[in-house]
Amino acid sequence: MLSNLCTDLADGTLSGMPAHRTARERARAELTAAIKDEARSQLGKQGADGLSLRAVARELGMVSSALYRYFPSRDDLLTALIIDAYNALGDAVEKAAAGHETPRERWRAACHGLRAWALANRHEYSLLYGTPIPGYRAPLDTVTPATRVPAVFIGAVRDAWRAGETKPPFEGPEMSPELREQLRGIRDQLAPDLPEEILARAFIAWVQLFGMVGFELGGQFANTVDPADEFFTHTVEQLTLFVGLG
Amino acid sequence: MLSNLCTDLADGTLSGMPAHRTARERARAELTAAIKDEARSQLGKQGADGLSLRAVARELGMVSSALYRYFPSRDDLLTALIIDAYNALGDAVEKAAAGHETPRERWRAACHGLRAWALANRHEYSLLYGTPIPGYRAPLDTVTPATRVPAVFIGAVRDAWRAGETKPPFEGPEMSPELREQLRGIRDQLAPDLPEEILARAFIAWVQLFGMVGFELGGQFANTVDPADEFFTHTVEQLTLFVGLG
DNA sequence: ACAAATTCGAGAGCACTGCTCTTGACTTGC
DNA sequence: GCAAGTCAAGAGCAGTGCTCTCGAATTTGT
Repeated sequence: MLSNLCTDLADGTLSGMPAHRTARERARAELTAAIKDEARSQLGKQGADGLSLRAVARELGMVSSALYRYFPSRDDLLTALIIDAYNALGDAVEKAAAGHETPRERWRAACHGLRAWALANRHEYSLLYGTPIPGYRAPLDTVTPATRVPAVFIGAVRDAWRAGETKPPFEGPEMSPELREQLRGIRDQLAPDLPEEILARAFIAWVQLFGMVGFELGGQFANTVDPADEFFTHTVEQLTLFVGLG
Repeated sequence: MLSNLCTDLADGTLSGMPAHRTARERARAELTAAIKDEARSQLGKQGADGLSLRAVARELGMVSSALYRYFPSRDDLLTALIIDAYNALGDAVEKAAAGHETPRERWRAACHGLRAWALANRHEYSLLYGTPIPGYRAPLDTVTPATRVPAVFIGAVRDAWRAGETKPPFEGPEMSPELREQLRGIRDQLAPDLPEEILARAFIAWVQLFGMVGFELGGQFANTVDPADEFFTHTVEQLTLFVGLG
């Protein structure tokens, strides 16, 4: 029933208050966390649009209208869950990548870490990368935590490039000037010295990764390469080569 | 209001009845098509779970309960729409591929045709390849039309292989025996002479394609390679090389 | 310490959803 | 022409997100 020690900061003002000063604030923080926990639990069972405010309130023994004092709308609850999910996935991928010496190993580990987290938390993953919920518009608060995951992948490629270990196995097609321009815009922020060719390959690998996980979660591999463990591993190896980390 | 001349066969018995014999059957077929049209229209505006039987009935000037005489449940309506969408996408991809001489050109055209259809019918596309609707289980009627699209892609690769034009640009990693076994199962049905290595590459390209389209539809390219036309074209060229069609 | 201001839970209620059942009118086949 | 089958309509059930009001509890200002 009660857990989740690190989600207090998602509510109230963003000033770093020392602790819960009054009993009211303490109760509010606990209830906010309890609501999110219960919502996360329901999310894991039925998916995003199975999430019912009334059911959450019912399970918590309160009346549905009382819940609106903590989350102004269903979308706000979803936003809180999305931010938590981005951070949880970011933790998982960072943790999977950490401890590996070479960029290549970190890249590999990040791929497998992403898939493992997605399979273990499929509904939360769908919340992040699945079909967008109609009418829901992600607020800006989500973009920062959303950046953590790509940062791990692009970081591995960047480190490999700086170490002079990045050699794509074949020369790709020419890139249009427009595409080069787009890629330069990204590159200047994340890895200023990376060539556009490598960045484009990393981007393709990045998309491939999410295509794989999405297909597996959506059951599109049924009757083909399901279970997909072997195929996923093979694909990761191909991508590692393709990017030039092999 | 009224259109869609080729959807009559989705309702009633599957025997090929010569025409609409009685006035009743004629009216029923027309109303069934009108319901699907209106539902498709609502689907295009609000997405899958924005589809409301009551709203469809309201728009058609009938009462909601009357609609259940044509579709026993909301899921049955969705199933009909899914089958139509699979066929529409199959038509689009087949039409895009047709008329091109070489397998390579057909492959390319199929990729661009798929994306074009997805962008023009994004909610229908999400219905097919997006996050699965919770509680909805696709019946077996959907698997046959779902096969048409992959058939075009695998067919292009198969033809290229038979013509001796398939040369992957680099040697990939070893495949596990389990993966080989899975791939053999698919290969024997679709392209009995295709090597596992090529089939695996085609599968990867296939997944990549849906990853690309899914990312673009989900807005995941925002602030990076959006608009994604150039990046998509470049990715298709890379995939064409990767599979060995270059 | 007491009053004012704020916050909170509970309840009623609105408009909406998918779906079921019954009723009465209509069309079909014999 | 009449029984059988088919249909649209309506009422109703259980559920949803959300709004509003009303006392009670708590925090805050003096």
